[in-house]
Order: sequence, then structure tokens, then C-alpha cells
Amino acid sequence: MIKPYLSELVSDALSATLPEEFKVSIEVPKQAGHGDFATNCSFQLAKHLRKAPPQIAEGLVEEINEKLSAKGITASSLGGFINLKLSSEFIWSRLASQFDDGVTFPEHSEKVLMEYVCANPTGPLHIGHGRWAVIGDVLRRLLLKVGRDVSTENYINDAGNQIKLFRASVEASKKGEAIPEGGYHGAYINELADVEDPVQAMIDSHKKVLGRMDVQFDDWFSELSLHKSGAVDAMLDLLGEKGLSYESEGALWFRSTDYGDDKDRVLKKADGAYTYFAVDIAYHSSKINRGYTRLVDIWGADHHGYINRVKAAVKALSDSSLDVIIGQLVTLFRDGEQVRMSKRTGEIITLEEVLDEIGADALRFFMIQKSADTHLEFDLQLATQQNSENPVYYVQYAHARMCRILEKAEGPGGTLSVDDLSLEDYERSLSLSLLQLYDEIYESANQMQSHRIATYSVSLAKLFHGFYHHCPILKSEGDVQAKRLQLLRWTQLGIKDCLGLLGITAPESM
RNA sequence: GCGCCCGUAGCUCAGCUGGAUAGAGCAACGGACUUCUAAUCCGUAGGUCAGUGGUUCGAAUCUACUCGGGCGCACCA
Repeated sequence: MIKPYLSELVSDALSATLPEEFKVSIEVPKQAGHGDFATNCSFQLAKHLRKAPPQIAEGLVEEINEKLSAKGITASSLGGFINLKLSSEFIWSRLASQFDDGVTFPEHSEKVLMEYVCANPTGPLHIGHGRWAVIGDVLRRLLLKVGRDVSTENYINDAGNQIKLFRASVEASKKGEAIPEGGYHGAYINELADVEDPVQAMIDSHKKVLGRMDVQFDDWFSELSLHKSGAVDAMLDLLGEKGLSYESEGALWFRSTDYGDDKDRVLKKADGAYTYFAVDIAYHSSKINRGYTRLVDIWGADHHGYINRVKAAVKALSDSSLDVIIGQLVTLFRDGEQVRMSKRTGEIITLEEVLDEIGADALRFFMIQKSADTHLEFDLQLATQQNSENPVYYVQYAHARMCRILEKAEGPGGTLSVDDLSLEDYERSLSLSLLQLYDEIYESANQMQSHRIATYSVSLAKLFHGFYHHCPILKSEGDVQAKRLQLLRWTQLGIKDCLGLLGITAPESM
């Protein structure tokens, strides 16, 4: 990673002046003209040194240049900011190190368990599930990439009232009777008439669709198994022993208010049945017992009211942390008009239909492109168009282009004499962006913002296309060709990495 | 009524722990194909970052309130 590397170098160079433990933070200036990288440390130091930032910056710049200019880093100050400019040789050697030696990420001892999709097997998956699935799957890939110990589960709600109603609805449909009050409607209910176990059939269909999208889980965890194994009773006993539950109005309550919830919640209803919440505590308790120290749940926005009580339960039971990522809902459009969906009447567009229409690559890209907490407006017609309006092709095309050039380039292109390494504008900006690849990956993983990798991919592809047009490769010769070929190889690796993290294919020709 | 998310260009959205002159794609307009694949590139135009205060050397970003949109407020799952 380039930012921690620069931070280390600059902090060391300034160690005589800086307070102990002070790490210079490195950022990328918005205006490329200012520098390749920058630090605002003179502002942070102003109080401590009792001097004005521009004055501090001047002194620091002098020190940096004295110690680091030989390495290829030159500093300058502007309005208190310290801007860093990297020499071509420096950039090149960092790229070589990054791609040839590989990158090591800081270690974390936590064991992570992610839970996502989590759909009732009472109907087909919809586009919202597709979004949680992709957000979760890309995050999983990101965490693995930076070396985290991570497992993933899809929790199947295969128990409870909804399942009963669902079975009853299928049964009624089979006999030609009226669907029970609050039951399930739609053509798919009729189609399940011949199936031996409609619940299993739905689970199978979920597996099939998610499989086609290349969304992977280490386990599909059955809610029913928690009932059967007695895990729910055991958990209720444990809560009782710890004094975390009490009886009132004929029901058993959890003291969630002691852990930050607005009100206490029912665990066991007056009729003796468990609430969904009680079973979910048992599930989270199972995760904790299996040794996971960091839990991540991804839910749809319609469940956000549920966050506090589950957090309360996890807090009451363990030291493990729980992060909940809320995916905002997806509004489908077709031809610019909103597609209204009604679960009651069974009028829905299923995830599978969308997948059939636009394919896994485009679907994944559209679902991951926007931040999880932005409402997503998704136009089916737009995604169907296999043209320039469709950003996934932009990135894939960049990859295909590079593959074709590499294919045509004869041999490895010889070794590059770094003595006379100069980078033209297009080469330089591509190189600088590529240098930040692993910073982007690390930050995206750390902050659990999987959409950032999509944004980065597009910008890297853009820089490549510009480079491609202005810097001929096969038509150039000697050192210039060797340099461009090398840059191309690294860029291809970078784009391929990104596409891999996004779970999108990296075609070698288009 | 209470809580969560959102409000940035005509449209869809980026904007990383608060930083310098606010970014991309699409749409609009003008250019570039005897080429390494034009699924591309280059350029022009487009803004009161919903609004008003506050914190700060500095706010699209933090904070309070107002307005607007979405979603929740069960002994449902």
C-alpha cells in the first residue's frame, strides 16, 4: 500500500520535529496539479507547535527534501498543505514491488462471520435480495483478499408462522380452495402443487439463483435446526440464569433496555410459542459459541427497526461485536416507469427474471455500484442495453483490450532500463492510480464499503482507455515499448483483481 | 408522534479518518476510425452540495432545527 508506506517514510524523516507517536496522514489532493500525494499535518500540529500552519509547512518541507529527495520524493508547501511529488523511478519501483512481491496487509485476529440474504423460503427472491447478496459477496471477497478469517452464512427462515401459512397456501391451491387469510398468492404457488416439499423447493430455487450469480456461502443455516436441537430452550435458560429475562402478562421478556434498546422484547409469547427474535438470539448465540468474534449482518432497510434488539442480545451474551449493514431498497423501473410490486397479489418481478434478462455480470455490477445506504433506482431497460450506457462493459472492455495487446506483443519485451525512465502524463496518472489499488482494497474492506471497488474500477478503466489512445504500445519501440508493456501488464493484473473482487468475469476478448 | 436512511449538474450517482478551485457516467453540443478492437478517446456546456444557524484555521462531510422523499415503529417473520 502506498499511503502507509509514504506515511512511514515522511514520519521517519520528520521524527526530530514531530511529537512522539505522531503519524503523518497521507491523502490524495483533489487537484492533481498540487501534487501526487499530500499531508495536512501542519494544520494538526499548529496547536502543539504554537505556530501558523504555513510556517510549519515550510520547515517540514525543507526537512523532507533534505532526507527524501534522494529517494525520489520532493515536497513543496502551499497554503499550509505539504504536497509530495514522486519521481518516475520511485513510482515504478513501488509498482514493481506491489505486483512482483505482493502486498501484505495488517493482521487482525478476529474471526468474522457474515450473514446475508436471509430470505424466507416462502417465495422467490426479489431484486432486493439480489442487492444484499452482492453486497455481502463482494465484502466477503474483499475481506478474504486482505487476509481476514471470514465465513459466510445464509440463514434460512424455515420455521414459524410464515412457513405454516405458505404450506397451507400451496395445499389450498392444490385443492382449488381459497387461499387462507394472509396467505401467499401468485402463479408460483400453483406451480408448487406437484412438489413433494414446497419449502425445500423454494430453498433449492434460492440456491440455484444465487449460484448463478456466483454468490457464495460457507453454509446455509437452518432456523429449524435451532428448534430441533433445543438451542432455543438452552438459550432461554441461559438468559434466565443471567437474570436477563422476566415474565410478565403471561409472556417471557428479554431486558433489552438494559443494553440500549427502546423497549423490552418478548421471547416467548403467551401462547407458548417463541418469537422470531428469540430464535434469532439462539442463532447469534450459536455464532458466538462457534468462536466468531466479529459478526456482520446484512439486512434490508425494512428490518432496520430490528437492529437495536439484536445488538442488545449480542452485547448481553458476549464480547463479540455486531455490525449491521442496512441495504436500502431497490426500486425497479422499466422504460422509465416504476414497476409496482405487490406481494399480496403475487405481482412481482423475481431476481431470476432479472438475471435472465441482463445476466450475472451486469446484475452484480449494478447492485454493487452504489453505496448500500443509498436508495437504488434500477432501470431494467438500461441494464439490458449492451452498450456504452452500461458501465460494466466499460471495465470489461478495458480488460479485453489489454489481453489482446499482450497476446500480440512478442515475447516479454525485454527488461527495462530504469535509468532513463520517464513517464508521460497518461502513463503517469495511470501509474499513480494503480499504485493506490491496494489502498482502495484495504480501505473498502476495513470500512465495509464494497461499492468503492466498483467506483475505483471504472476510474482505473478510464485512465487505461486514455493511456491506450495516447500511448501506442505495439507501434512503439525499445525502452518506450518495454515500459508501456510493463505498465499494461500491471494494469491488466489490477483490473482483473478488481473484477475478481466484484465477482464479474474478466473477458479476454469482446 | 418517535427512530433509521437519503436530498450534490437535466437524469443516475461518486466524493475515503473534516482539507485546497465540487467529480464521473448518461443526456446535449463539437471533434477523432487507411487504428493496438470506436463497447473507445479528446473538447465544450452544465452547481446557492434542499434551507437556516452552530463547531472549526477549514464543512457536501460533524452538530441543532426546518422542509422534502423512502422505510420502520407487533406477544409478525
